[in-house]
This record gives sequence, structure tokens and C-alpha cells, in this order.
Amino acid sequence: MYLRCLRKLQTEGVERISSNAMAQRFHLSSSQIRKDLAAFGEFGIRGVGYEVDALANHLRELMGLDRTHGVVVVGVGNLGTALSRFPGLQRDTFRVVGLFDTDPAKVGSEVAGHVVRPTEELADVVAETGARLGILAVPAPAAQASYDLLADAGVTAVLNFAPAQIKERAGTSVRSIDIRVVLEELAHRSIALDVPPTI
Amino acid sequence: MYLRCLRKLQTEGVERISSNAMAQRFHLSSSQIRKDLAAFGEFGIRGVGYEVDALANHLRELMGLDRTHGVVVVGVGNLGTALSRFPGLQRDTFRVVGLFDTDPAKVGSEVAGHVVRPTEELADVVAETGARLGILAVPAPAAQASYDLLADAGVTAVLNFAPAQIKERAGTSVRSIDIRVVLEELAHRSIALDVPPTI
DNA sequence: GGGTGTGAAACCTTTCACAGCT
DNA sequence: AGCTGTGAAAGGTTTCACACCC
Repeated sequence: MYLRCLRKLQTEGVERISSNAMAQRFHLSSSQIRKDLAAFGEFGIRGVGYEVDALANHLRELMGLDRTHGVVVVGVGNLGTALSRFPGLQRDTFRVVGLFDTDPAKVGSEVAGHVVRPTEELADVVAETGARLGILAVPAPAAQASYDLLADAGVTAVLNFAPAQIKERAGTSVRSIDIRVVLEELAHRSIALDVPPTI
Repeated sequence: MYLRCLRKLQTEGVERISSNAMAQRFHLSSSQIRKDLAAFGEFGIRGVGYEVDALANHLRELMGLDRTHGVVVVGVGNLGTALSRFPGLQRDTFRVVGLFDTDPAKVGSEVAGHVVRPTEELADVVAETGARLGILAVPAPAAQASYDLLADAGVTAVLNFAPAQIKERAGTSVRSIDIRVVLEELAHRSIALDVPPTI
């Protein structure tokens, strides 16, 4: 969240900012900002504030965003295709290094500059490219098997869009986005108009 | 979250469950479960536990999931198409009632059983159908304008997939899923393997 | 006996306020 | 003078433990 705020400040050309100014700008509390940022190390300058660039770089490093992360995408339906084409996945922080599907009709076709490969080749591609991130865009019944495939291949973090509960394995963390759950939260908000949005 | 757990219990045929059993089953704390469920009203039976069906129904009602929610989808690219075809959006809780796009090449085509309409017709469709939920699957630069369109039409909650900061208006709450942010969190996890997953 | 609902205790997070650095 | 970093106070949340009910 702080990184997002700092990036916004960078695009605005702000070079230094105090916890107070930042609190006003982003509707936070200044003491909370100081506590949090101090936890990452002493990055403020007393009497001055925080150096936006230096702090952003520090947080980027802390989050591992200073290197390129290879991403493999399993499932090349509409969702997988949309994600593969997503500009944020073609840059130097995240780069799609392989698309996989079990459907023979899809294997061999080209999507977002990549030839879709059979899932049998996933382990090889992960080994060759050193990819550590995986995206699951398969139907719910195929989710667990695909996750296991990714885990076996050595992927360490998986983003799952299938509405299925993945049985996690040590060394391969999962973050699931279940559209059904998000919609339900939305339904709740639309009937209870005073529910504050999540940050 | 409780509703998800209860649904899982329902599919397993469990009719009654104690806070202790539930805690074990879903890795929660029994006292937390009791406190939370008690907050919704006295739904447990002392000496017995909780009636799964009755509690699920109560929570469903509380979340507004006992009625049908009409959903309009703005943006019929790969993502919009994937979402429109999503089975969870064709049932009696959530039902897509209209697809919209500005691209003349897409307008008139049929996706997931709906004819894609120009965004000019959005307000009419929302008025006719009484839809209160909207999904934004447009490119980032078009996000704010599309949100405003939804807000003007009377939609009360919007799920935004565009990587853009929406300026919210009173009466139309926004929940954004920014794939970039999710990926960054994932990158952090893949380098710091001890970060626990979000529930 | 078994299990909920709930005050009290323990624990954690946020805010306050100020010493100390630039 | 101005602003950070940080102990102390305030405010919340979670766990404990037990009275009370089935």
C-alpha cells in the first residue's frame, strides 16, 4: 500500500514528503505511517521527511520487485488469455514465460506471443526459465491437479482464479481470488450501503 | 467466510456442528466462532451446537444472498467474456442481465447468450432490469468514465478489474481487484516463504 | 455430559506526545 | 523550527473460563 502511494507521488514529481503530508494526501494517520515505515528501517530524515525515491526503492527491494519474476499460466481459456495479454505481465518485473493447457485444440496455437504447450512440458519450462510464479486459470475441477503440477515443478507462489479450495503444500503458497466470494461481498454492500470499502 | 464453511459442511451432509468441531475442521478458534456467531444473534443450541442449514440461511439473508442480483458487465474483451460465461453469474443469486462495450465491432455480437449493446443503452437496461451490481472489465483509461456511467444508471456496487484508481461517488461503492497488486503480493511471498496466506 | 454465550484477562494495534536529530 | 522514531496510553480483538442451558 505504501509502495502504491509512493509511486503516485513519484508520478507527481514529489521528491520528499513528511508523514503528515502523506497522511493528508492518502487519508491515513501520520503516526501510523511513521510506525510502519520505521519498522522497515530508519528511512526518514528528522526535520525533513521521507525521500520518496529512496523509500520506494527500499520497499520495492523488500517486496522482491527489483528483479524479474517469470510467470507460467495454466489454462488458456478466456481468463487465461486475458491475463496473458495483460501489459503488467510483459514488463521487467513480471514476465510470462509459458502458457499451458490440456486441450489439444489449444495446444500449438499462439496467444500473446507464446505458443500454448501441453501441461506435460510445464516442469521443463519452469526448470529452464527459473519461473517461480504460477497463475491458475483452469476450471474448478482441474485446479488441484494443476496446482500440484506447479508445485512439483518448483513454483513457489500460485495465484488461483478457479473457484476451488486448493490443498496447499509446503513451499508453494496459494492466493485465491474467488469471483463468487467477491460478488457476495458486493451483494452485501449493495444492500448495506454503509459498508466501507476494503483498502 | 463462515458461509463458505457452512456450505462445505452442507455438501458433506453435516446437519449440526459444535464450535469446537468447526474450529478443528477449518483451522479457527472455537471461542472466536462463538463470539462471531453470537453477534449475528443467538443461533447455537447449548449442549448441541449449531444447526448448519438454519445458520447458513440466516447468514445468506444477512448478506442479501436470498434474492437475485442483476449484474451488468461493461467491457467485453477476454476478461469481460470470461466473467460473463462464468457459471456463478448465471444462477439465481447472480444473473448477468446485460453486456456493454463501446467497440462497434463487438456491439451486436452474442456472448454468453446476450447481445452486446452500446454503453449508451446501459442506463435503460439498468432501469428496466433493476440491476444493482456492475462489473468493470474495460482498459484502465476507460475505467472512470465507465464507473460514472454505472453510478449514473443507479448501480450501487461495482467490481472493478481495471488497474485504475476509481474516484468513488456516494451511493456507488467500488471493490477493485488490481492484478498488478496481487502479483506483487505474490512476488513478496515467493521470496519470503514464511508469509501466511490471506484467508 | 456437552456446548453455547459472555464477562474478564491477555494480547495486539493504533494514537498520543515528546525527546532528540537535522 | 520541523519532523522522525519511539515509549506510554488508549483502544480493539482474541482467548480464557465458567455460569447457564439443553
